[in-house]
Order: sequence, then C-alpha cells, then structure tokens
Amino acid sequence: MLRNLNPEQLAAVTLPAVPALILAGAGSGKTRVLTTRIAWLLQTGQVGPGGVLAVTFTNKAAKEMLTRLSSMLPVAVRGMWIGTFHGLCNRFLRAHWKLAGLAQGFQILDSSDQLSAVKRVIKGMNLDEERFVPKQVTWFIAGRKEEGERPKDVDVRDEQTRKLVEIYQTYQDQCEREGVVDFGELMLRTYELLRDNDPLREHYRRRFSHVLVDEFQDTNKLQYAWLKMFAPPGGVGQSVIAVGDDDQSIYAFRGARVGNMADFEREYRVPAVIKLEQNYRSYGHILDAANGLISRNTHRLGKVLRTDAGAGEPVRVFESTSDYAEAQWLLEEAQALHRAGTPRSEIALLYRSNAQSRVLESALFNAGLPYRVYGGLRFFERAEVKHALAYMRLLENPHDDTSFLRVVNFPARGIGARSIELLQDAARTSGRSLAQSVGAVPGKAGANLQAFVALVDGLRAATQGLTLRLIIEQVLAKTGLVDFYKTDKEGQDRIENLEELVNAAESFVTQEGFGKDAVGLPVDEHGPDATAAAAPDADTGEIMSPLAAFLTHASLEAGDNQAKTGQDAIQLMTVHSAKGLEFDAVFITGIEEGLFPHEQSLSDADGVEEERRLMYVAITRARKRLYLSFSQTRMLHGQTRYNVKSRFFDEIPADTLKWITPRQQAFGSGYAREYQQAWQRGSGLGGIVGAGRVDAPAFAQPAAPAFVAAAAGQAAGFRVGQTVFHTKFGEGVISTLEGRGADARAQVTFGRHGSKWLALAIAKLTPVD
DNA sequence: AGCACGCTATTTTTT
DNA sequence: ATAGCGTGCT
Repeated sequence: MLRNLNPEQLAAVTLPAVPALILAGAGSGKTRVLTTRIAWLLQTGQVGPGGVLAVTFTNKAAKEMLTRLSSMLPVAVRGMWIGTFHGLCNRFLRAHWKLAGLAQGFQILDSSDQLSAVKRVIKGMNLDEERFVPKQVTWFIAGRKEEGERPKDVDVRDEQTRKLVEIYQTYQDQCEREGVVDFGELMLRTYELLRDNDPLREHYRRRFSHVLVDEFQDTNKLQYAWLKMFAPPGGVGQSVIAVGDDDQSIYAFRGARVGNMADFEREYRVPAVIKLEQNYRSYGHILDAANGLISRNTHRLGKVLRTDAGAGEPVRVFESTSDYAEAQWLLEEAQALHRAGTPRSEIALLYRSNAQSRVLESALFNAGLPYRVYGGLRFFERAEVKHALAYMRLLENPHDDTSFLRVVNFPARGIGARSIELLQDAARTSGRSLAQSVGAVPGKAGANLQAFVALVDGLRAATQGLTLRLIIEQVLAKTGLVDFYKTDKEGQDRIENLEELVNAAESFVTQEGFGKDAVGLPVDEHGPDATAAAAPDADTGEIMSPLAAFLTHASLEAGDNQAKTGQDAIQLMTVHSAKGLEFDAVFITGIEEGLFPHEQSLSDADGVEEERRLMYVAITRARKRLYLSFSQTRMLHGQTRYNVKSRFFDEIPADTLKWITPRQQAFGSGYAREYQQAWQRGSGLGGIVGAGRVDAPAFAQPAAPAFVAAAAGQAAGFRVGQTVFHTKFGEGVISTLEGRGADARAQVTFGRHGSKWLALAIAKLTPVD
C-alpha cells in the first residue's frame, strides 16, 4: 500500500496524530495520498471506520475517494463519514432533526428552489423587485449564512440592508413553516447545533479521531468554523489534516477564503507543512510555464512543481485576427492531434467565460466534429424533471408551498394567477400552507384548486407502500405530465428525461449503499449515549422512506454536468469547471486583456491574483501539449472588441513558449490594419471601438446553411436522394447538391433535426448503403 | 391562458 | 448577439 509513494507522499500518509497542512500541488497525487492515508490508518488499526471524517466539496471527489478506498481495502466503507460538506450535514441533521429544530423529513431546496422561495417572500412583503432583485437577495441570504450570520447578527448600516435583513427573516420563517432548508442552512444548522449542544459536540469529537478536509483553499468562513466544531485546535486525541493548494484558489467570488489555510497553520499550530511538489501529470515546459506565472503572485505559501518527465513540447502560442479565425485554427490543430493519435476526449478547449464557447461550438458544429460542452443544465435541474420531483415532494410534504406553486397549474388545470394570489393571501393571513387554504378560494377556480389537492392526496394514498419506481410511474401518469409532453411538439426529449428519471430512481434504489452512505441515512448514529441524556434523539436510526431519500439525493446531487456521453468528443468548458481534470492536450483560448484577466477583476490586486491562479489552474490541466491563443478582435455583446494580448504572456517564461503565428496573418490582414488604426486613434485599445467588418462569413446557426470554408475538399461521391450519415444528426437524405470542389454543399433532410445545409468539405457525411 | 414583444444583463459555480 | 424574463395584449 505504501509502495511507490515518494518521500513527501509517504510522510503525509504516515503522519502521526498531529495537526497537519498538506500543500498539494496540481497533479501531485493528492487524492491518492488522502485515500492511502485513510486506508493505512484503518489497516494499522489506528482507527476504526467510525472514527474517520473526510470532507470534500463535490460529490465527484467524494465518490472517487470512496471508490479508491474500497479498491484498497476489503472492508466496507460503510461506517466512515466520507462525503461533501452538505452531504455530511444532511446525514447529521437527519439523525438530529429534532435537536436541530427541523421538521422530520425536511426537504432541501436547491438554488433555483431557493430563488423562487425568495421571490415569493418579496412579493408577499409587497416590495419592489427593482430595488430588491430576487437573485441578489438570494445571494445576500446565502452570503450571510456562509458568514455564519442569522438575521439578528447582520451588521445593519443602511435602510437597504435593514430591509434585506427583514426579507432574510421572513424567508427563514417561511422555510421553517414549509419544512425546507437551503444549502447554507444545512451547514449553518449543523454548526449551530454542535456549537450550542455540549454533549453532542463532545460525542462527535470523541468519535472522530481522524478528520481530513480536501480542497481546503475553497472553504469559507462557516466551513472552517464547522471544522472546528468537529475538531478544535488543540483537541486531544484527534488528528486533523487539511489538504489544499493556495495557488488553485479560484472561488473567492463565492465566499472561499484562501486565508483559511494560513489561519489553520497558525491556529492549529501546525508543526510542519508538507509540500507535495512532485508532479506526475505534465511535461517540464508546461510546469515551467505554470511555475513562472504563479511566482508573480504575492502572499503565497510557496511551492514549485517539478517533474521527472522531461521537457516535452514547448507551449505553443497562436495569435489570430478574429475569434472566428482562432476557432478555425484550433479546430484544425485539434484535428491534427486527433489524426496523430490523441483521442478527442483527451483534447480540451478552455475559456474564461461561457460566452466564448459559442464561436467554438459553431466552428466545431459546422465542421461536423463531435464535441461536448460542460456546464449548463444538469439532469435534476431540467424543468420536466423538477416538475415531477415537485409532485413527489408534495406526496412527502403537502405543505411544501414551493413545490405546490410549481405544479398547481402544470399541466394547466384552469387555475390562474388571480386565484393563486387569492390563495396565497388566505394562506398568509391564516398562517397555513397553500394546500390547507384551498377552501378559501371561491368559485370555479376554488373547485379546481380543491381538485388539485385531491389529486395529490389521492396519489399519496394510492402510492403508499409502493416501490419508488411505481410511485414515480404513477406520478407521471396520473398528474398528466407525460400526456402533456406527448402533445407538445418538443416534448419527446422531455419524455425521455422523465423515463430517465425512473431509471435514476431505479438505480438509486438498487445502488450499493442506498440510503446509507450515499444519502446519509442515520445508520450508526446513536447520538451521544447515556453520558448525554439531554441529547439523544428519540428518532435516531429511523429509516427514511425511499422516496424521501431519493428526493434528498436529487437536491444534493444535481446530476452530471456534462452532456450525454457516447462518442469520442472534444471537451469544451470554462477554466473553472476544468479544475480537477486533466487532458493530453489543452487549448486555452481568448487570453486577452479584459477577458483573461477579466476586466471585472482588474480593479484590485486580489482580483488579478485570482485570475492568475485561474490561468495557473488552466495550464496545469495539460499533460503533454499546451496551446495558448488570443485574438485581436472578438465579438462580444454584439460588438466587435479590439483586444491586446494578456499580460500573462509576459509573465510566463519566454523560453517555454513557441510563437507559431504565421507572420502575414498576424500583421497583414485587414483586421490587423483596422486594429492598428483603432490603436492609433487611441479610441479604446482593449475596449469597444464599434462594429468591425467581418472578414469571414458570418456564422451559420445550426439551422441555416453551413459556412463553406475555402479549404480543399472532396465533394464527389454524393447524389440527390442518397441516404447519408452525419455524426451529429444521424441519418438523412440528400435533397439538394450545390457547387463543386471546396464549395460543394448539400441540403440534407434529417428525421429528427429537419433540413440542414452542410459543407461537404467540412461536414462528415458518410454514405449509407 | 397563451403568445408576442421589448427590455436587460452579460465572469467564474457547488452544494 | 442573444437568452431569459416580465408585461401587456388578444
């Protein structure tokens, strides 16, 4: 188990029970160290499974840890507390819901649920949505909770804040009434209960002798305070290990405090920081570029990555005249890599902001190359899935007004905005839930409301004791959801997603660890024992219904962030979402002043330092090849911007870089001239100058004729009426053929996607026999 | 109740 | 450019 560890890794794995801070560089085998440490502790009998608490940020990281652990150890990982901050809080609060003052079987609001709950509060308080923008209010509330502040704790200095606090309080009351908690509440409740309940806190402190926190640089104030509840500085008989990389701290905007690392070192009196600087991922030039860049940051804990892998290829830099040309270039380069043997899935196109993906997507799309975009809606966030879940939540808890409002008139059943308003008024004055107040609405609408409640009540009765699968199938059929989408012209995909929901439930039920590690059912929580007579919950050990457990799972784990897998596809994502991933070849695009570093980060030095760390993260994703590109012009917000190359190019050691821009392209194009003129006018280098001429044809949207590149291509071999196969659209029939050679294009009618114009030189069309 | 038009915002995101 | 959202109209 300990073989093949380098000296630093070995030291980290076999640390004695002292507080430790492990500075784990990118690609230094961090996860391996964490899991090996736990395995080693267990195997040497220093701790039993029940004594381990390991926290991560993402479900993915938690899962990976569990998977690796169970492959290293024969024993089940059952008793260990390994999970995300929120997952573990959930587990804790399910066991101690009564002490925490929560409803039994409380449900969890995801951020969109939270947003609609906040909207409801603002409307109910008759406040102006212009002055109290729901999104910002939500952000305020989440922000306060992350700082550990209840409404009474907020520092009120102006009228606006006073009102915001009032909204916060009202929102809180509403959540209480409806038996729901948001993500911040999971953390804060857990923290408060441990803080205020001495026996309970002592119980958990005694129980967890080994506490490990992953990605410590991403923790916020509350999470650090939370950690101290489980394992305080100077705690006796406890080992606390924080693992992190200050150079990869890229989430300050959502409350992460890199400073927690330095604070941890000081407050826990960490005797020696262990640095994992041996990198097992990238070639030398790539690491040199990363090291050189990040050395420009101040206040670092200090770390230099090294490798035995050799220098490898230099980092290639490409300057283009337009975002369009940039896309075209990297597409060709990616094709070349692919032809040379790199799988497409090992090629990543990274960008600073999502808006940049469009131009890349269009280019890939028109060229017929398979690609996959990360980000966007996750499975459990899809509207139709949320609708189905809302019905299921109402089965569990009829007083969940958020869910009630979501589906009361979906599918439409003659309940309009006016009657809902009446209903809400009635509920507000009586302090009851919407479902309890339907009697207060007169007339036809009132009858419709009562019918809706009867529908849900009937479903609840009819699904009592059924398997999860049957419950969902009943919900989908009896609520009319499936019927609704059947008549909808775009409904086919949605029906498929609903079927997928049934599958998700099915695999959730059969999955190993259902309701226990995965969901956080209180299995081994007996609370404090006799020593803490005041603390134990009578309900401890109670089994959640599969339905409730599945709903929790759906909120806590929104599902895959990536589009459907299947074929070998080029990966597109923001630099943020690339964190933690690695690829053979990485293209970082749009490295321009104003974009990367982003203009909104330029106002303060901290902002630029975070952008630099972001660039550092991006660079260190690459194993073998790294490409950096920027463009003189870029279409953004409907206007052409004239950009200059990022300052980061001057901060990366020049001898790691190889500029590969063809001379005439960089300096000879019409664009470059225009750009220089703009520069001479002094009218906004790096800013908006005005709409420029586009030297390449405008992008074809997927439905419009495909752009024909001037590249050489083979158009022959197709005829009208022929059936062809396209990687993206599937099978189709050629209805028109136009042009010859490189300009040849075909109109193809696809079953699912309708009629498309495709450039034969670019699109991959294969004849079907 | 549903659609159309017009307004606005537009870094990064997990749970 | 454009997507998402709210208002107002039919």
